[in-house]
Amino acid sequence: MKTAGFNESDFFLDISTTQLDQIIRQGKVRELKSGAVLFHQGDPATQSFVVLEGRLKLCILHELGKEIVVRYIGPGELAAMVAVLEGQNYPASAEAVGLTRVVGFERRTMLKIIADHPPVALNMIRNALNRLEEMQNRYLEIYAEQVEQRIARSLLRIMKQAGKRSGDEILIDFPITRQELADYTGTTLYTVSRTLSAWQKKGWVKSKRGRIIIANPHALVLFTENF
Amino acid sequence: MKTAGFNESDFFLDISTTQLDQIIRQGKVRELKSGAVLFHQGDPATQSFVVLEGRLKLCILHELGKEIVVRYIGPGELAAMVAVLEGQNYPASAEAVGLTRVVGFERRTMLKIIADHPPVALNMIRNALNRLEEMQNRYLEIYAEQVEQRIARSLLRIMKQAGKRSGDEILIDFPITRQELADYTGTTLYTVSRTLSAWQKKGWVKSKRGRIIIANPHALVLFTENF
DNA sequence: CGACGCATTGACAGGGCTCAATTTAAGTGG
DNA sequence: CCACTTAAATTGAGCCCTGTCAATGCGTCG
Repeated sequence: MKTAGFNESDFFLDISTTQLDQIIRQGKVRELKSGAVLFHQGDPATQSFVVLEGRLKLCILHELGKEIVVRYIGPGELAAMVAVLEGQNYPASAEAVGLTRVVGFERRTMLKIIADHPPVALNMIRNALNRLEEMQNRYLEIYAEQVEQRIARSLLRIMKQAGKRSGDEILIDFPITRQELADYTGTTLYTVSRTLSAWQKKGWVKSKRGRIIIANPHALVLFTENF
Repeated sequence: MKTAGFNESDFFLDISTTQLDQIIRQGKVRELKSGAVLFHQGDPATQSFVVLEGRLKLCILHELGKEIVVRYIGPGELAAMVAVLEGQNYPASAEAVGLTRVVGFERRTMLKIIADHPPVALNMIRNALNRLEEMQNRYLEIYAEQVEQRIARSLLRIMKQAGKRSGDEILIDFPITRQELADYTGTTLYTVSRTLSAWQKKGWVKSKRGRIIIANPHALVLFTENF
């Protein structure tokens, strides 16, 4: 495992490779099959997790039915920061998207890591603040913008987190259904379907079942800014 | 200034009164008139602030017009945590609601405070996570619930942050207009007005210009859960 | 008292959710 | 390899919530 490729919300930012090995050795590595649930919303938060490979989907539920996807957590990112605090519950559920490897750390291990590695606490604050800012923006968007604009933004956001270039096109490299994109955007699968169909006709996206390719990212960006 | 009355998102949690004095002396106290803007969204974040008296309103703007109220910051709470991180901008604007006194801390002062007082870093993480969770829930609500339900929730949330009992009734003890409540809820001032009128007829609330009294909190709670 | 900002109320239209019916694609097992 | 099953996606029709716009009323302050 390398530090290369991690992004600004990385748990291991400013941590050397050897320190990193030390840290990981303090936790317990687990492998999850696609769809496996790592923890449930509302359960007492005992462990934090860092994703090594694959991807976690964080969701929260509303009484009866509706759910939203809060975020996808990729390699190097931390899930369930709450576990460092005593007596809290997980505010969201985490489910593996595709085969996923994670390291789990107990609360006291996390506290020890924070104490041993000063940058880690700052990383956690930075990370929490980034997510807070992102949620605030999504909140503003869901209020101020039309659905189609928000779907475009969602696609771009997911693309940034999990996009894979191939030529001019960008493939979202994990299976994502209309329903999930709807849950992430705050709309219904019907509207997402209609919208993607329209964009497909314009040549902006291509989609097979469960796979989405963004054929013209530029057009999408323009669409979010403009009109 | 006393520690009493502060809540769980308090910056000074687990800090003794004498330590607290030491900390405050490291910052610069400022007094703001009602409506004064402490910092603007997008400006480079140089200082964090703790509210001593009064209240700050945190807003973010969408291109042209629409704005949302992210949160009200009361005594003992921290605003602009981002300032501890290098090279970030304020993600929101802060405006004083009523006469407000704050202490401002430069980045390096904040870093020193964190280093000198270990609980502070954890408090900041706790605080950021609480706000993140709150935003996530608001995001879910704006998607899943009808406006009236959300208005009820907003009132209850604001009541929790700034409510003042008098008998069975609860007064929100700072001036809040229909427009602001709408910005906080993610709706329009018209809908808020209509809704409050209806509730006034039912005896759930009383409202004078700029003041809101919740006459029957219980009914509102039932309304948010049930319906 | 005049003027300005806040609040109320009505009429109207439209975005997008809901529901129902099909079509398409992907597995599965014989 | 094909029939069968099941999940995902598409598409159409209708309607309701709530945002928009306009007109009016009311409180407060200079």
